[in-house]
Amino acid sequence: MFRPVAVKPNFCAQEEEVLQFWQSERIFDLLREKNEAGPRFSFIDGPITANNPMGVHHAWGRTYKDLFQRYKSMLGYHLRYQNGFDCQGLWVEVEVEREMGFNSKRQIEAYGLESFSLKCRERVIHYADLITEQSKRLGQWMDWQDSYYTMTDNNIEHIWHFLRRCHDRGWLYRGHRTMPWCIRCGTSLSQHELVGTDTYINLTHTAVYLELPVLDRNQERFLVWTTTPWTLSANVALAVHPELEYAYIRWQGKVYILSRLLVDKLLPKGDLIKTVPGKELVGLRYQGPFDTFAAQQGVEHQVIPWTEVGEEEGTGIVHIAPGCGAEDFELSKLHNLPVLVPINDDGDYVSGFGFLSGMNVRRANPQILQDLQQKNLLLRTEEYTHRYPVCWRCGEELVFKVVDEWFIATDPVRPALIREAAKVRWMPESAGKRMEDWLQNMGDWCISRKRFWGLPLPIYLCSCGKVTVLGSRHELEERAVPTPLRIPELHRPWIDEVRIRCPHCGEMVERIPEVGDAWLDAGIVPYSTLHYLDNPQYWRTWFPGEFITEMREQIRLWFYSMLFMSVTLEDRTPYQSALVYEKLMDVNGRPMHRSLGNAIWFDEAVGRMGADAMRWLFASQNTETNLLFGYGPAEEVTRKLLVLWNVYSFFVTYANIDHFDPTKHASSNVSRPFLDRWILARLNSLVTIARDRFGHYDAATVTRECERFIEDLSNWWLRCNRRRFWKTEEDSEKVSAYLTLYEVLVTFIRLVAPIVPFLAEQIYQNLVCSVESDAPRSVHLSSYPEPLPTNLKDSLEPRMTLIQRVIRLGRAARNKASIKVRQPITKMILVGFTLIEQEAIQELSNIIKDELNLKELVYEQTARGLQEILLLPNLPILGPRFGKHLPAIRTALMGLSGEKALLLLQDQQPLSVLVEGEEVLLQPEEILVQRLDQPGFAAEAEGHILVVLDTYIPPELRREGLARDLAHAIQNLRKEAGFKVEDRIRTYFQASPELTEVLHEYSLYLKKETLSEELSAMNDSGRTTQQVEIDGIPVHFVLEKVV
RNA sequence: GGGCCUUUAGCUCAGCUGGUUAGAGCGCACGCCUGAUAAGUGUGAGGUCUCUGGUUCGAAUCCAGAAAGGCCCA
Repeated sequence: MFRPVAVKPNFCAQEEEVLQFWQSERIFDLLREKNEAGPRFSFIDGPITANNPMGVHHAWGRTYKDLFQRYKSMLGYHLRYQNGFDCQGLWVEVEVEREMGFNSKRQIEAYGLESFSLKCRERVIHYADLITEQSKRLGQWMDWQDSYYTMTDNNIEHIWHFLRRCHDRGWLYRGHRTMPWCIRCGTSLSQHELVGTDTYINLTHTAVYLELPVLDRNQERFLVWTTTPWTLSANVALAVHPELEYAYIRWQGKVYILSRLLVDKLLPKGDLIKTVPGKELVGLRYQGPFDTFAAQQGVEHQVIPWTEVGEEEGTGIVHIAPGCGAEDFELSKLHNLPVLVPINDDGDYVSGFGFLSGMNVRRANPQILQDLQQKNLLLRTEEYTHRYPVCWRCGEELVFKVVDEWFIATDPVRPALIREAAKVRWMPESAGKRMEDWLQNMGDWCISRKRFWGLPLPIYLCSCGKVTVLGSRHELEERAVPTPLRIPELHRPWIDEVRIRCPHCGEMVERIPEVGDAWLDAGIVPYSTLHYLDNPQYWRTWFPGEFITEMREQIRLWFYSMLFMSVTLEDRTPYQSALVYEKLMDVNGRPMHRSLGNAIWFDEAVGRMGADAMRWLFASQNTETNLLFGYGPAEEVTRKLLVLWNVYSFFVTYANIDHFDPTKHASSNVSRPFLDRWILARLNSLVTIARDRFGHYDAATVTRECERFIEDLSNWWLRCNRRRFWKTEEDSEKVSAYLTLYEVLVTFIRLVAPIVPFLAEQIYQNLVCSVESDAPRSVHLSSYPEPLPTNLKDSLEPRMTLIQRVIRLGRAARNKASIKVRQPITKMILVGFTLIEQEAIQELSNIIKDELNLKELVYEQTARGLQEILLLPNLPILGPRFGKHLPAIRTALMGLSGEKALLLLQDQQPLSVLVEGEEVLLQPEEILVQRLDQPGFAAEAEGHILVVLDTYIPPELRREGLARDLAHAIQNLRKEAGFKVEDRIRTYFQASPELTEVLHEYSLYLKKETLSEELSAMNDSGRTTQQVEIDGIPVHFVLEKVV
């Protein structure tokens, strides 16, 4: 006996039960033991940031990871199952700051680095544990005891090894870069922090027009515009567009130079002297706004070309301060300009800036304007509103600031990176192109961050100028002064206390305070987690990874950093296949965002839709397009899974009634009817497809094919075969039905087990484990279905497709003639079928007759007499050709035999017609063919196939149809009356003569169908009756339950 | 400015190496079934396959160009 199956399953509750089962039976452990000796499959897990609860977008990638690992494990592969957590970096710090109510680096320092680091670690551990639990709920099987954490000394040491290698090759250097900076928080922001929704707001600033005298040219002045007067103190150049026209304008005794197009707006009353292209201004020198400042000494202010200069605002001449702007800084590298950084971390002017020194930049504007006024450099000011970035923590306006950072030069490795990236199998291929584009264009890798909780860079910069990079903890211990080294972990602040002696000059040197870019942490994973340094043999066994998968942005992040580090260390790619998927959006295609209120949390989602439905949704998604995630789409998935469930539930219900035991029948001894052989052939094709597509990491195709199969199984095979399960005698037909359905279900759930591990397990336990004591304890311990050798001559699938097509056309014809399926029909005529097709159908014509409720199926070669073919002139073409003779053409066409003409036209032959005594040739495109059903027939065509329904219903068939209608009506009344399916009743009626006749004629049938012990005319006319209409004719019934 | 991708029915998307009258799900309209039943299911309407050229006997599909949108880099 199988366990009875809930008609309305609670998938979520069932999944929890399965989780319990897996845990208590140690199924995952058993799986690992089983495959221990199998071939290896090396999957490398991209670390998930252990900083917040898991989002549904994480669940997408984790579904792939689990799905393909489960598939491989069912093929017998031995896997590592190591999950990873990304533990360090700015985002952890930001969250901890938020948690603590801090909003600046200074508050962290006041709080104490040690406590702060411990808080960060605490947060990471907390969320790693939470994500672990959530992942388990998703059904992800990993060795959760052995997850890797990027904050471990092991990981750090491997990165140190890498950095040392870079340093030895001379790739490591100190350089500058501009950072968005918040002077209130005293901290830089990463580019990623500028992406959010509220980082740019409309702000009004005082914009100034200032005039800077051209050196050695009396009276000539550049007209310059800026919205950030505080940066003028660091001005070193002016930029013009080399191709734009600039005007010399005389006004009030001076000559102003500005963009030609802006003259009317800025100096409408001036006189135009001449215009020159911008390139003629390049190289001119001018007097800077604050030349007297000590910091400005030696700066030669000059005009440089820049094609980004616009004419929409300002003056067409742009003030350049490389220490205060990202673009300015880039230009300084191009034109070798000095970089002046006027303010410190808190926004106070540093020394060397005259009256500004010591003043905070927020209060400097009035003094700056006053000073410019006094020097006669200020033309005018205006209030200017624009989009300006602000700090997302505190709302303070951001400034751009040049800071010192550490870099790895990429040019030396670039060719090898491109070469190795080309060896990777990228899915989709465009991911590989993206990677190549990135590798061609990327700049040097900035690896330092001015933060606290992160990889400590093992860089020691001596005052003598020499740089020492330590390559291991061992080296640190050897060099540490004083020894021995006593620190709990390789993190700040502990590691900062360690000093070494400079190997060149002997001075004591401190570690630089910077920590590392978090992509170093993740990029080293193919080395650190595979024990490259401490167990080289193990590393060689599992390196390189065969498969990785992450979302697309990881191409230039994780995929890149792994490639970079691996090429540096071993000159080869660390992964062979990379599956890239797109972004997860809400159902309307908008990004999910906490502030938009459209975010869906994993816990909520999994609780409402269940893990299987979620996994199916992810697995069916085309990886190349964004996924629109929501409960609506999940509901659709659930309905599909429910169809499978219903088939399963149907099987269990009847198998239990009939005490069917699949182990009692040898599969090979059963003779199977066509439909059974067909569904098994379908299943076999599906197995072949699934193996092929899963093998190519293409889950979407497998999922789609599975949906088609469920459809065929439920809506075709089962619907056509239900009677075989109901009937009481146990013959070979019935045994074959049970056995076939059983085999199909058991194979199918093994096939979909990687996608829906819970549902598959649930069904497997009931269908397999309850009858086979020596079967594997879990569906996930069974092997993946294998295709059987197929008999191609059988061509079961094309034959069935043809039959399905005929039935579809027949239904359409019925619909067109408004004859419901309940009404039997004399015959349907199949026109134009080849002999092969006729043969293919012949054996199965009963299926067609049953489905369409036909008495007879006949074949005809032509549609003569069944369909009228009308030939009409194609007016837009024939109109110009024949003009007023057109009516004659029309008449001539009407006179032709449609059948014959059609054959000619189908062969693209011209048609000869006699018009007013002359023969005229009409080309096929000049004629329109219209098909009309003959009265008494309803036809539907598709391709060369035509089915024609004979719509004449003889009286005896009409009575049969009415009988079915009556049965239907009585069944409905039974239901309305609340009778049980097995209740016996007495039925009394009062009907028209025609219906009364039918009621008598089909009395036996009706009694049987409706479980009526009595069916007779009412003699007591006073009773309350229920009226129904049969084909528009009223009839009254009284139903009584037999007690 | 460079690169990648997308554009097919009201919505979400399939359409492999070019080949009958371009498909599915959802939604909509009208039905069917009532022994899987607060489920299931049929038919239909709806598309100049973004546009313009080209290659070809034949193009949603290949090539070139354009437009719109998205992402990455600068």
